Amino acid sequence: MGRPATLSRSGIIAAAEVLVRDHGVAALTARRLGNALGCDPTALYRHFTTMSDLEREVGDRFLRAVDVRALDGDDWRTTIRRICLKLRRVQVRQPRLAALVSAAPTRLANEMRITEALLRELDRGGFSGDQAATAYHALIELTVGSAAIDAPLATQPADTRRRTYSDWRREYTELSPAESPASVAVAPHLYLGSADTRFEAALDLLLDGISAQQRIQ
Amino acid sequence: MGRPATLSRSGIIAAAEVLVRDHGVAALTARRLGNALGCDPTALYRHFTTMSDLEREVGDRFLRAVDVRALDGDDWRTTIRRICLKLRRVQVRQPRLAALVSAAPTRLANEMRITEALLRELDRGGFSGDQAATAYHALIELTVGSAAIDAPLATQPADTRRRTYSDWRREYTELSPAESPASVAVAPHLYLGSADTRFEAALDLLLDGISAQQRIQ
DNA sequence: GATCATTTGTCAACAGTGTTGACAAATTGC
DNA sequence: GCAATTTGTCAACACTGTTGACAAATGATC
Repeated sequence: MGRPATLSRSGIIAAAEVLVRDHGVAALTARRLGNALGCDPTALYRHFTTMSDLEREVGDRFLRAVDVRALDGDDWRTTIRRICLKLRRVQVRQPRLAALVSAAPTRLANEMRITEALLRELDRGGFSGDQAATAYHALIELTVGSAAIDAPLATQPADTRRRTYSDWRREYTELSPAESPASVAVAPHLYLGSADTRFEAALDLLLDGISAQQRIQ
Repeated sequence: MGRPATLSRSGIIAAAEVLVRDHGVAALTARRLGNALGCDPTALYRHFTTMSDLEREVGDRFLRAVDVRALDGDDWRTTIRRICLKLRRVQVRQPRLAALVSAAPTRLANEMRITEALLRELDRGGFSGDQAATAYHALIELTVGSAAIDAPLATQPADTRRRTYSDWRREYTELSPAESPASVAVAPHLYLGSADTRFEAALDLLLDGISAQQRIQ
């Protein structure tokens, strides 16, 4: 009963998703979203208690794109690697949204789906419940955490990004060799390639560590 | 020449540090800081071009607390471990500030100091420049990234935190065993202990992976 | 010593944010 | 028909960062 609703939770989330996709997450404000929906901004508060409630839901919505199926012939490590890379790719595209999602697990549908897949693969790898939980936490912290770090720069165009990285590298090169010998020595290797390749390398190191547990028992 | 300055960059930063320490990072606004300094909020813009400039500087200020010296007899791995744990501890205490610092390297004094120490230890461990850079990136992404994730909850009192974790664990336990078998099976091991111990375990796994590189050449 | 440029702080104002509380419209149950 | 309930609208509050005009206070120059 009551006045018939013209708005709905899912409709609002869908509109919010479009807004974020087209104009970035900074555009996700009550007034802009109300405008897009043709309703008063405060009408949103009838369906979400607070704006970050809505953001949480939109954040999970973006995780739909993460395909967690294991491909034929792929072992646990290959599959986990692919899921983490994909998860990162999605998170990195939505800077501040990623920060919001990562602030606390949303424990909404898509996040649960990804968790299940990761734990499934760890089980397939023969890890104990305890080992699997530890490995899962480590993978999530690295993947989501590094996405939160890299997201801001990821919104910039590719050449701006490259220039930024080479600027940083140069800064380390030009440090005083007396005070910062190690930085100066390693500088040519810092911030080479893309943030994605650096994450890939980090993920491989972590997976090496996790694999080693497998044999230890 | 010109009108004599009653404010200074360092004085403003110091006041901002106190403000953040006493009332949390949310209190770091132009008006509140101006109030604390007994000046007009817009006077700050004579010393910082923008508020996030100021935040960047305050963020680096907090990193002073990270002691990077190697203790006698400690090998590279032990020292790196201690630095990362300490870095995390500082970052976690300042939720949103950590997010700001991690958004882009501040490349200010204290951050450079920590970088130098990590690279120094990796050199001591016999890693090549390329290996050291990769390991450094991985360590920073895990440490700073996971701090950004865990920071929001870290501000809550300990028993609230414990309750939150056990709530999450229960949520995974109560999933449908048909749809989410792996989650249900591993649930009793999820979110056990503190976020700090989970990070420690993740760091150890990563360090295992990094150590393995040492022997590969 | 007066004048001038320059620096620095003050003030009012703008455009934006989330959110609340009173009010009106539109439905269902009695 | 009346009451209860839901839902959207509207005005308003308390904030936010930031800008541009203005005034005060200095050192340098004529």
